[in-house]
Amino acid sequence: MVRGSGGVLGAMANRASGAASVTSADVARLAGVSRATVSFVLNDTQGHRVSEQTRERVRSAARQLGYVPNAAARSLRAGRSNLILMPASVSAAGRLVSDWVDELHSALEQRGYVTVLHAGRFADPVDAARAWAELRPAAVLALDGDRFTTEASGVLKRAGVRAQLVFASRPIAGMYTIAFDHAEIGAAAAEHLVARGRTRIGVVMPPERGLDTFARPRLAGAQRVAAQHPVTVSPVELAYSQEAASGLAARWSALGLDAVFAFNDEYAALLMHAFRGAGLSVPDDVAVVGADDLVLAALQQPALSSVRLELPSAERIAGVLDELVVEGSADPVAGMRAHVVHRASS
Amino acid sequence: MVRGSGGVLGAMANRASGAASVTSADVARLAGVSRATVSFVLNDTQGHRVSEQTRERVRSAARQLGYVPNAAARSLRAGRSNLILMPASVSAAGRLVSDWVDELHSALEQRGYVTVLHAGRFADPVDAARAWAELRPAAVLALDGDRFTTEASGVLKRAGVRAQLVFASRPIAGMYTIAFDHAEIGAAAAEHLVARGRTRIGVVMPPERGLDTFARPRLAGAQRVAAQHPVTVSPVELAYSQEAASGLAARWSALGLDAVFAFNDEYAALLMHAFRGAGLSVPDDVAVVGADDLVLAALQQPALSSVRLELPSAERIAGVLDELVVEGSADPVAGMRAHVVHRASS
DNA sequence: CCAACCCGATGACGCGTGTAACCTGGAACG
DNA sequence: CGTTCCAGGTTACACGCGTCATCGGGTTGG
Repeated sequence: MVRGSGGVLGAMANRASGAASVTSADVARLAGVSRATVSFVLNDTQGHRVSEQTRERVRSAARQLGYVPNAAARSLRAGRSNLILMPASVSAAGRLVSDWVDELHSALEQRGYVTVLHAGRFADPVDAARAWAELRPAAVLALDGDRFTTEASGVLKRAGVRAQLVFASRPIAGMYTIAFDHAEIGAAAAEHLVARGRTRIGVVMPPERGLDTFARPRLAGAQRVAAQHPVTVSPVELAYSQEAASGLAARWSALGLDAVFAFNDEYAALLMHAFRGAGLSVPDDVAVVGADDLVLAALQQPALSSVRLELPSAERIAGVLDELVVEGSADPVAGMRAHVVHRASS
Repeated sequence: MVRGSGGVLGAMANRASGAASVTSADVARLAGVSRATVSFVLNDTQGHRVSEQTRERVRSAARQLGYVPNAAARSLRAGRSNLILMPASVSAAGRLVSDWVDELHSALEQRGYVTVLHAGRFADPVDAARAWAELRPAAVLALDGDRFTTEASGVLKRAGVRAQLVFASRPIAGMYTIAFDHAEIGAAAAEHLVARGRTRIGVVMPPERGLDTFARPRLAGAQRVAAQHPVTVSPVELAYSQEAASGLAARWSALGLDAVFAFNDEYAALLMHAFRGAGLSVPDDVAVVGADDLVLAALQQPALSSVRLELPSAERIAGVLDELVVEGSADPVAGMRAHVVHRASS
């Protein structure tokens, strides 16, 4: 039962013959004034007198032609852009973060910035920085700041990028850094499991592209906690598919683990389902902890314990970014906090 | 148990005194050649002889200064940009679509384009088009094309945007349209439920910002099917929270429905959990169908039937986009298909 | 010995803006 | 009447880049 014609609605040439862009010179010509006057009127430039009658002629001409200023030319002339670049993959970070990013977009828009996501895949951070630098953004805001280097920062700075704000586990020279240590997430999960009496903890490591940036420090955080207690922490690879999950569940008992931190809630849900299929009981045979505390977590059976992240408010971050761009520096901001929401799975 | 210092790692002024951007003139000066030569070397311009020795001097100077070309100046001069703009909210569309978007990013990058996501919130499509037009992208690609108008398209065209590709349920004048009718999703779900013998179908309508664009046509598609059979279809509001879900489940029997199309898999999972809490049996008391066919769907108990979307390959779309930009027109492309993956919940 | 040619490199222009500096005609003022 | 002043404009320039037209000078050909 396949619905949808799969058909084609329309394919048409949409390039007019002389489809050149409308410029302010066109507006000036139509309004019968100079280009400078057009600029003064449309930008409401202070300190320049233009009669109301002329203003209206200009505005009407602009409307009639559908004039929109060229951001490239404007930034070129101004020497700075109002672009804020967020290098980020859309989906990798999970729903919690994407919602936060949406909020940030709105907050920055209100301050006159145009936020832009760019999800290039670069092995070398310096290559990445070069690609971003070409756009000459006013600021760069990176969520996975731990992939950054001082050299990459230098590339951006030399390209005239005025502010660099990264979320990272350690300060990076030349960048305004906000504490966002994924190790804390792993540590919170591990501490919780230790407090619940578990001693042999597995930590899920997803092999999916881009996730190791988050997974490795989470493992390290758990290991740091393990070093202070008589418990073991070991990495366990798990791809996001049912086959991988049931495979892992089948050989679970051989691993000799009594708890698992499952990277995030989605992997946790996947794994709990596989455990059930393999006849393992949660939390009796194995305790499970997720992360992100999505709605999904509370829906699991048993309900899933999860590490909840408290991100700084998007509004606050937008303010900092603005201050960095305008003044060159900004007050410190409290970073991320992580704590476990305890439910039946652990 | 709160982990994370919430502390501050570093806040520093990162603006050097004369932090102007490095230009090709700087490179020329250092290499002891003209700016034209720098351009020829760095762009490998054909038809111009430059001695290998000079080439190396230029490249070395560029490397030493950390020179990165200014994309704005380049597009200004070239009269066209290599920017492809995707107006899209990051999270709204769900994981299936975000993964697809990531693929598309890569495919376009290989063709030399820089893809950029812009998630502005505009009530008026013409305002939105104006904001996008300022960036003078080579192309605009919109997933929720049904919000578009011919007038908005005109704004973009007058700004010199060479290609406009939208996914929409109906052709839009001036745009290359690919069939992506959310009505087909609702219709597929409804047909499936009718075939399974259900007669009183509810359709979940999420009140969340931005989702009504998808929800309304899905409802309409279901209603279209209902008109051809002795069944009823009625909208049911459900916010994405446990409270809303259990509230709905509590008054479910009063609604007199024997099936529900739950907008997508996440809403379906939420609702199934609430049904269970209210003592309702799935599928005996009520059949449930989701959409997107995420991994999540198969994990539900009972396993969730789901409408699977087959999107055109990202690679193919990238090809079409390139052709539209370069040639002004492109061959038609088959649109989205939808079919139900049947599992235990229906 | 001059013309023809090619190699290697440069000067100058314009893309679309914003703005500092300048211009003009009329009114106010001494 | 000469000067000053102001409202209401305009002219000219620079931002960083790609590229067309040009040029000096060495080699080759007639």
